[in-house]
Amino acid sequence: MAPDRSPSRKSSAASTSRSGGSLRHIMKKGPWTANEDALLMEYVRKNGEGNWNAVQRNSGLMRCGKSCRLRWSNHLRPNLKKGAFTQDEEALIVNLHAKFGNKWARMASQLPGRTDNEIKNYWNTRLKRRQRAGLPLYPVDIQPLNQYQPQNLQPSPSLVSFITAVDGKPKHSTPISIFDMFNPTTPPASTSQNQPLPSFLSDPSPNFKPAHNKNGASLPMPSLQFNCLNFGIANTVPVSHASFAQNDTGSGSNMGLPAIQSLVPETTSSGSDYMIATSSDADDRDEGHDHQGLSHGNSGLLEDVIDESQALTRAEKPKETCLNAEKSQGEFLWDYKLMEDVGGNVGEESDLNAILDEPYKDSTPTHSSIGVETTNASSQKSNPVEDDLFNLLDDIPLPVTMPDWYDGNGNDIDGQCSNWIEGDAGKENHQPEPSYSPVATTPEITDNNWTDGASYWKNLPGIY
DNA sequence: AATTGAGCCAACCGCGGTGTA
DNA sequence: CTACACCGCGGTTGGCTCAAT
Repeated sequence: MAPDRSPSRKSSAASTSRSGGSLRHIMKKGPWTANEDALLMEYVRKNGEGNWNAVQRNSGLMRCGKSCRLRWSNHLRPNLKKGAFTQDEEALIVNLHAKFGNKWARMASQLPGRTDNEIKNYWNTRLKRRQRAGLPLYPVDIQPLNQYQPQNLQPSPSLVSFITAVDGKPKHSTPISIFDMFNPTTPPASTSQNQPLPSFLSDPSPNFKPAHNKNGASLPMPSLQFNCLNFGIANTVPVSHASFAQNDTGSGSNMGLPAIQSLVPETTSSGSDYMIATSSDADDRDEGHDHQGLSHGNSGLLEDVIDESQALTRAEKPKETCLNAEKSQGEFLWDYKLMEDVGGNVGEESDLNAILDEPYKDSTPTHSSIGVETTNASSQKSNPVEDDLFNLLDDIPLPVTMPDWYDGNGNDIDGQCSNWIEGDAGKENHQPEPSYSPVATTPEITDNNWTDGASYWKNLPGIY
């Protein structure tokens, strides 16, 4: 930290709070002085973190709450790790970015002592450097799971698999051309994996609503068959409900993630009226609330759970499920490679767990404030990860009617694990911690074999 | 010695979610 | 139910340092 490197930062040295209200004072901006740091530290020491706007009121600091929070979290809070990233940390950042994209807070939660700002800065400089060098963002052995690389506009393998049936063949006639469905002048085109990315992938307003005719019935929606990598499922979704986080292909600095929106039948009469259930919008923001616990209602949190569930599950069943589909295309998903890279032996649970658990073990309360035990008794079972994760997935409510590919045994027709996440599951998590209750399942789910487990949220591996 | 550009870093801004009166 | 305040995240900006030219 080099405070006071310049007398004033940015354009102004002071401003008023945006929210006005109780903060009508002129707020100082720019670099923090040692005196301000001392004031803030003293305040936090006495009053604890939070209620940042009260800092200004009670401490005499002429800083807005936001500024205080930022200063504290990025520079003053204990257990902060200073200095350059270690090689391990760098590798982890790459892997996490491949998995999460620009979810700095989420990444930071996996890197004890590091802040999202640090990681973001590191990544951005690394990104620039690699782009300038014409290098891919990720090492060749790491394929981003949720994004395409911006160096070119060709779909990344993961994107291809994302929009391609799990058996390597599109299950619908126009799985890519349907991206242009919103341009009525664009006729359906034949599928080509080399086709440039659909325009809406870079559309900053990617949320679409189903078209309706005069009678209110949904117009026919082309379906997007995609290999839902996040959830380890293949599913068929009307393309209008599959949205993608904004991708800034121009700068390449915005490594947007495809975000999955599932469908929740809003009415059952027509079977065609849906509402957007989850999760891209919430995902853009909510992952940061991971730090704060389940009570925040966090679709991103569930996504985290699913992410980790899938990763762990695949660690257990690397030769089954989703992986086959990817390998059938001659592709290895990055997380599979990660398992290989880290453990050297795909399927060795201990190695993967070492990767996945390590951050939890080291997590400071800031990083694990969710309150879920980071070690769970079930982990001592003979096959704990698989059991817990499948049980978790079993317990996810599925108000959606089961798609036709679902064979009723928790597998889709390709044998993939099938867990369709719906919006409310992502929005809930309001159960009081730490006693997370099992999520109610719908009768049709209960009728299936999805609920033969009794694993609850609390049985999950540690969630930061 | 001066200039330039990359790298690094700190901080601000806007936005959206959440809590509460 | 609504408005407001608070909070946190991701994006962005801009200053400083340092090495190369």
